[in-house]
Amino acid sequence: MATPAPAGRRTQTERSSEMKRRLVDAAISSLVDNGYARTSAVEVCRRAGVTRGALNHHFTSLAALFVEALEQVYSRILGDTASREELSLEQFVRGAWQRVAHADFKAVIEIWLASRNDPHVGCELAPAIARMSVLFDPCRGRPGPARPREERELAAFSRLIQETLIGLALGRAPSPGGAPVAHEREVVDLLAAMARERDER
Amino acid sequence: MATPAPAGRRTQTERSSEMKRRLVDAAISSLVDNGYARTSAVEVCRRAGVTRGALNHHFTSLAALFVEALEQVYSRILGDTASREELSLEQFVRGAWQRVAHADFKAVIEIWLASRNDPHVGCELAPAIARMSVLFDPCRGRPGPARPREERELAAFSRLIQETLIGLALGRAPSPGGAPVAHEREVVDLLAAMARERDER
DNA sequence: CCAGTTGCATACATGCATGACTGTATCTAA
DNA sequence: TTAGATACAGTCATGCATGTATGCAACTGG
Repeated sequence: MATPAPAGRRTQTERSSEMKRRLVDAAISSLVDNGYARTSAVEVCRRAGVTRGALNHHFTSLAALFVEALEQVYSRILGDTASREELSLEQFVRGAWQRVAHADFKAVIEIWLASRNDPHVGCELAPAIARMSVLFDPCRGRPGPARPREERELAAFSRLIQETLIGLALGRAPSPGGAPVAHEREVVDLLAAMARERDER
Repeated sequence: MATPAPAGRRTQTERSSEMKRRLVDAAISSLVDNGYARTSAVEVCRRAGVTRGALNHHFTSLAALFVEALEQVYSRILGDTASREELSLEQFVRGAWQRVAHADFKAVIEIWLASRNDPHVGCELAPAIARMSVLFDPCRGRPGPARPREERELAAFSRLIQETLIGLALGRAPSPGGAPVAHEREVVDLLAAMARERDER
């Protein structure tokens, strides 16, 4: 804690955190490129340029690494857009689409999908996956409507937005980084138009 | 071809077709119960009550079995609803939701998702997967609108319906056979209401 | 400077899925 | 009835992913 690492010599803490960072980054990129099924421990370590000993030392299992990878992805995605508050439903649609269209969002999708069928993995990852909902929360920084009837209708519409965007995200998952294609724009525009109608009421 | 199989003795064609049927059924049920990743050749054969020799004899690969399984699922799902023509957009929404909520639809989803990340499997299954779109074709038995502007808007709305239903289907995939839950009904009702608005225009 | 801890690489043992092959029972056609 | 084709069972060899154990190198506190 005293010596400031004289050129070539690094603190244990530095070595640890950088290795963890490399492993997390490798996990995310493999999830995005290869999907969950082809993201093995060896593949992650190959991308990180280390051996499985490193991963084994820092994480008790692949699932533990995925948990940190998810948190990292959340902060990356939210970091891009979370600063400005979304006041209207339309802005929420646009914002949520931006988050969903983010390249790294495929990592979330992959883990989510995989966890549904593997109860063991799903159990371990459930809390981290549940935090996915923060990407779809229409009430961030916005007070809810007063009357309960409107609230129910709003909830249904929010659900609809969420399901639609997830559908779009799946369609775009094969090429995560790509620019929005025509039909994606059309659907998002239509959804945004519907949101605007509700905003104006 | 002459002897009518005297009790206990079956023709080769009968043996073949029944074995194939058993394997296809086993594949579908494993896809629905276990998902793609845990649907191995041994698992399918275990469910079918045969050895891998049988599968190996009738299908060149697991992918070939999946192709037949997909066709079977399509006909099962369409068989339930294809008889009556959908004339309105609202009816299409209801019909498509019925198809998507079908328990066996999870088999389609699983294979579709798996094929996105595995180019090898995806290549082999691509034609069979592409036929999934017949479940989402709003124009079955219905002539398209005349004016191009409406047509584009209709296309976008159809896309939106499709993406939304896929999103819902994913959410329901963990328990494929279950009755529709509350939020599913709400979203579908909302979608149907939107469709009705367009129908009345 | 040096014990002791931490970080990481390497090697080994194991389990599971697959492809290919072989053997045997069942059916078909002449 | 019988030769040959078809249907299926069973075995072997292989590849890949994982968990565990061991050993060396880097860092730490005294």
